[in-house]
Amino acid sequence: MTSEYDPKAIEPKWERFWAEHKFFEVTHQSDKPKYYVLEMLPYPSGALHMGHVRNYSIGDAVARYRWMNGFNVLHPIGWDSFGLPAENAAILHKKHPQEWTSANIAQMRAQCKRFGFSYDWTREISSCDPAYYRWNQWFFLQMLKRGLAYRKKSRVNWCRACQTVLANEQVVDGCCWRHEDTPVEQRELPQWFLKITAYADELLADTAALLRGWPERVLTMQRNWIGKSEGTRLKWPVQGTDLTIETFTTRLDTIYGAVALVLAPEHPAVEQLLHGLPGGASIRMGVERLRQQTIRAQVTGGVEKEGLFIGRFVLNPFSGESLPVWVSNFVLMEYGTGAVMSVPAHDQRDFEFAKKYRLPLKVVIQPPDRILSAELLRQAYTDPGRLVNSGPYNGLTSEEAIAKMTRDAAQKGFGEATTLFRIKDWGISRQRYWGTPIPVVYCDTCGVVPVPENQLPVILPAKVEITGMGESPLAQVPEFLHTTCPVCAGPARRETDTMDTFVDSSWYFYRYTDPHTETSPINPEATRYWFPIDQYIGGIEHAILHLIYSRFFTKVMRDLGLVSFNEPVKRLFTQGMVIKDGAKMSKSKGNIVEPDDMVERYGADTTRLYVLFAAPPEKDLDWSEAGVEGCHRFLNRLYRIVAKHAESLRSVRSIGTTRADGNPAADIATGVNALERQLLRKTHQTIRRVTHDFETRWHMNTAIAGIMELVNELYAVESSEEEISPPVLKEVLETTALLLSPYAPHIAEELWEMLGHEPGLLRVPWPRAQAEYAQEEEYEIVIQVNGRVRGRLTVTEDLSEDELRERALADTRIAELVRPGRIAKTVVVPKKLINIVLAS
RNA sequence: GCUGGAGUGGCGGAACUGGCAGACGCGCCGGACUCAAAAUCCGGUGGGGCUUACCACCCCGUGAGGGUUCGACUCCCUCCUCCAGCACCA
Repeated sequence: MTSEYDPKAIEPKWERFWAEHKFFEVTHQSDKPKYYVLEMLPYPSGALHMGHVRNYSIGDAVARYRWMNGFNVLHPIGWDSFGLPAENAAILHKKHPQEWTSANIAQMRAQCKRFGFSYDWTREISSCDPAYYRWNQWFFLQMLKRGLAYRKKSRVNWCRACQTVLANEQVVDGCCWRHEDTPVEQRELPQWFLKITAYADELLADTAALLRGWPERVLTMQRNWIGKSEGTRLKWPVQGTDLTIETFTTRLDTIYGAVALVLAPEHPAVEQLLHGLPGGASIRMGVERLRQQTIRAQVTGGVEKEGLFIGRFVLNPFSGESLPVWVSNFVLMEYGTGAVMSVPAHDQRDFEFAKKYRLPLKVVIQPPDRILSAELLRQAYTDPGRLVNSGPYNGLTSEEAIAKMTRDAAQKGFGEATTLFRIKDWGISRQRYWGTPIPVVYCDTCGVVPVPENQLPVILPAKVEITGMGESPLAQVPEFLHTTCPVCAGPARRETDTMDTFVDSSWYFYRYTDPHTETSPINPEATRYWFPIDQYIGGIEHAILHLIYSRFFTKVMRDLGLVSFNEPVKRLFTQGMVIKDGAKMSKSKGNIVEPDDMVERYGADTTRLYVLFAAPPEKDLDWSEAGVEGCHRFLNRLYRIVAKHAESLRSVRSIGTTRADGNPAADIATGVNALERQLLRKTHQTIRRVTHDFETRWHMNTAIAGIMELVNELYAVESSEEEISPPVLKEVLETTALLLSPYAPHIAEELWEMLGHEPGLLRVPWPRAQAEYAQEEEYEIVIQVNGRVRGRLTVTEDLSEDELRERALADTRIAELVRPGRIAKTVVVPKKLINIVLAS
């Protein structure tokens, strides 16, 4: 044993120890309460970055804390190993994606082990493993059987840089989520979709009902994303034709104020409406121009509202009034029916449109507190009110009118109540190689034929040329492409698209409960034991995509009879980003701090401690090298003081006040002196503080600050020249090691051993704070006069208000300020302060 | 524009339920140790004033302004700034 802290020697030693003793391996056959803590599946991009380290350090602290509190802890890790970067790397380095991916996984696995994260490595999974992705295919087939997977030709988002289709969720500000400067284009392609909309209502409802342990902001984002709105679908007959146009509105009460019907430029009815109309050709050109604008607007966001009248009229089904039909770039084909009624007096967009094109304004809703007139309106009145100028509905409130008018419309057959969602079905087809093959074949005779389950997995062929251009590389592999039809045995072609990798990560956490099951995607018994996930930890960037897809998958699995609950994740924690020099760490900004460098220079414990200490985990963390050194100094300081006493304390038995099964007879009043009492008090207070933090809000920065205070106290005692009895000193030192162990496990294990204990802290019970020891013996009472601090008072017990006032007035300064008889009242906060309020 | 979050020393941050603003760490200043330096240990460190005096005492101070309260970083109102998400959703 040296007296200098040497993480390079200590850390690998304990990592070997943990591995040799299978410390992190668990089974579901256990009498202990279970705890499933999960960090988000990483993409094996090459090496861990600080965001990973932060994520895993938080999760590891929680896992270790639960272990020490007697839980059977499932803490797994794996790899989200399909995806585009592997193909790009393949093109760049002329290396097979598999090779590149495997090398990255090997490196990142070694890094995780070097950080001492408590993963059960026997459960490691990798989504590019056929043993894993066969179940993606299996899920797809189940969904296909139930109509939850379907194929349709659709306008899709296409990224020129990725050469593939993007889900709506992958479009950020009109650009690709990966290529922020590449505008997304629209193309028509046949695509496979998963019917997430079938669960839209339930996904929405459960955000309120079942996700109490989720951050409010994530729930809000999901609710907005699902975007439910209840309204009415209406049919408008087109004059002079037998066509009708459908609109959707949430404000049926305003329909007597409609002055026009406005269509999206892409609306399929436009062509029919123009048919045989004089001047149709020039209108057609105008519409085409608007259509181009709409596409551009989706890319750049926001253009001026523009429109044109296309020479047709519709009849308002309620009033029978004839209204002009317009086409405008502000109406979206993707939402609702692609057509809206325009009510300028009561909708701001319609108001602006009407002002520009001099359409009339008709006020049909009056607010409770004033009278609106069309001439004086400066903006639309969009709140509810009472109906006017609305025929038989005059006098009704908006709410009453919507109900009654919807009923009437349904009765007369020109409308019905409709619930609309913003969320779209999930397009999962990708024209890429490195993903799960979609298990269907196309037969000229039989059409689209699912691959039979007993032929799974459809293996991704190893030999393939990846150019990054054109259609899926799989189409260039004849051995893969050409197959026989499972139904008629005739020649058939395989689907050459692969699945969105978000499919892989939608259910991976089930696989961890038994990754070796071969007959089913999940082991029901193990799933029953481990689920739900008690704590999920990851970045806010997955608030919508991954977390909503995962919830969808669980609901599908429930309906397949695989699980018996509705939501997979009980509590979710979203960590902040790691920032340096004011920006997120990234290669392009050149502000990356490599975890390996930090381990090399300071050790894993210092790095872990720093990422937890520098900021509360949910907030962004500003990287500071000086801060890392501070943490390193702290560990050194702790190591030194333990090393100094270790030899003499090895065979000493600690006083036992922190052990639940310890020595309760240790007498605080007589057995220990004042200094020892003070030290024990700080120790118990620190246990209480750290424990409370783990149980509530995870502000690990302050918990660690508490441990630092305890160590500072030890040093203060050290320099006081007074003797601390060995059993007390030992208890304080070993408690410090235990409290630190979730954050900095290697050094904690080393200190524990130096103090003469059997190693293996995960098996040591978490220390227990006892109120009698944590209790302060005296209190400093703040004396305020009119709310300002004017003095202090030290008391040893809870005094009554009168006694306290008397003691306060005994202070000469206070007596000076407080003339007799001027006291209006006194306010007392027990054990804290007294405020003497003077009459003015 | 809407929704959510934030704004506190030179810096990261603390103050949990309305009760001493600035814990802990960094940085800085001073001292000890040393031939010297590093490391380490000890002390100081929001701003201003008063004072022979860092014994004390007084004033100001948590983005700005107002309010509630004996008392406000904390609650309420108005506004400003920053971050994130959504954004012509009918």
